[in-house]
Amino acid sequence: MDVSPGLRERKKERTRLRIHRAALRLVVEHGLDAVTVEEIAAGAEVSRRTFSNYFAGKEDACLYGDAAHMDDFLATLRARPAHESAWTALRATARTVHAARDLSPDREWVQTTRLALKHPALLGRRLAGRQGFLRETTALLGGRTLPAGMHRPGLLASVFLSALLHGLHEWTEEGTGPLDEVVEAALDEVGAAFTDPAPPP
Amino acid sequence: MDVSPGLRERKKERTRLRIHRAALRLVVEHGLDAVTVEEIAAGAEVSRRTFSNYFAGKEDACLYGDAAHMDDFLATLRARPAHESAWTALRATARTVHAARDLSPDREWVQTTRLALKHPALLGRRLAGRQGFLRETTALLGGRTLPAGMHRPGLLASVFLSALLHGLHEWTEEGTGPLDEVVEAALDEVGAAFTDPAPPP
DNA sequence: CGCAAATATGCCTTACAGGCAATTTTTCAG
DNA sequence: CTGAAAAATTGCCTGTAAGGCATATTTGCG
Repeated sequence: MDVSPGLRERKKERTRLRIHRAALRLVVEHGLDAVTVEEIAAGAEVSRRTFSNYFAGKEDACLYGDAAHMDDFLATLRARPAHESAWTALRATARTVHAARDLSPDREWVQTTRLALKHPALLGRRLAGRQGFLRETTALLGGRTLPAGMHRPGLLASVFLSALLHGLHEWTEEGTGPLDEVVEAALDEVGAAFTDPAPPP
Repeated sequence: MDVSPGLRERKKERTRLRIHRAALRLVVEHGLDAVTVEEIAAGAEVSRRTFSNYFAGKEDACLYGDAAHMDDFLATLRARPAHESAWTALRATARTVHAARDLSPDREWVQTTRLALKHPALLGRRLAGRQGFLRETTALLGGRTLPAGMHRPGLLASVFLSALLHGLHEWTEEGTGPLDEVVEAALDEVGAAFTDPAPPP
């Protein structure tokens, strides 16, 4: 018997994922407003009431994958060598997570993003969720060196995140080339101003 | 009789404001979840149904002031001289709007921010609303020169906005010194990296 | 096996968004 | 000034949602 995450926990997680997938599938197909919570519950083969035990609403159910994505990011960032500067660590983390994700069936991230850009309700939840992520990230930046002239780790995290999201959105809307490249380009464009040694004179 | 914005429109606007104020007052006092739409409507002396004619929910009612704030910003930005660089124009607009607002009874902006940081539902709506703002801002940046190495006006707008919000949040949470100064400091900290490519005179 | 804890489900109440139609208010032309 | 058109307010109503509470079911463990 697995005791690592607890056998019970694993079943819970599987259920959560089933609900999430059902939600995503139905909403992608019919639109957010044309799908009821009952339908999602049915699609996941749980009762309406059980749905509410797992998620506060269909929006949260749809965006669960995004939360996992952010957790990945935080775990990876936590593992970066302590001597790296703040920006370098963030940058490297993004690269690592993207590389790992783009191979796996993570077309989902794009799906979710497209949905979020289409449905304000989703976008809102998504962005609200990133606030907590921002806090965590800021905390993990403690002790790392900041770019010249920077004193606020939270500000750096904030700028980093907004660049990341800009890349994601730009690609989702215009679909030019591979996703990675657009995101990386956006990060580099901002990063040029934040490289560690000193910004170009 | 005023015909400037139309007499009818002005009454509508007054009603909208009354609802907004009632919502804000009640939510600040009792918390978002402890206030029903009916109570807000009663507080504004309109019917429950009329509330729905003006706002899609209590969150929107609370955040109406924020929308006005963003409109102010856009109007001011639109009026900046065309020869200014993108960052300079943004920076100047922020200064102007803050100066104009801080004298007026705009304690409300802070109230709203505090509320938003307390209630995820509010934060979400607020952030979703800023997405449209971002688009407009990006459009207004067209034709202006960007910092060296920058090609994406939308990226610049995004970074600018995130710095602005970071300042606002930092101040709201830690309350160190005057609001203006914290926001300006955050903007300057990022701006140092984005000063115009123009050679010094 | 058999009990205790965690989980799933059903029922129920409150709340909310928005369609529709009737009613009142505002505007404007004659 | 007056009456009709336009717009706004309101009430009624329906479908949907969130979550408390109690019960049944499943799971973990001695």
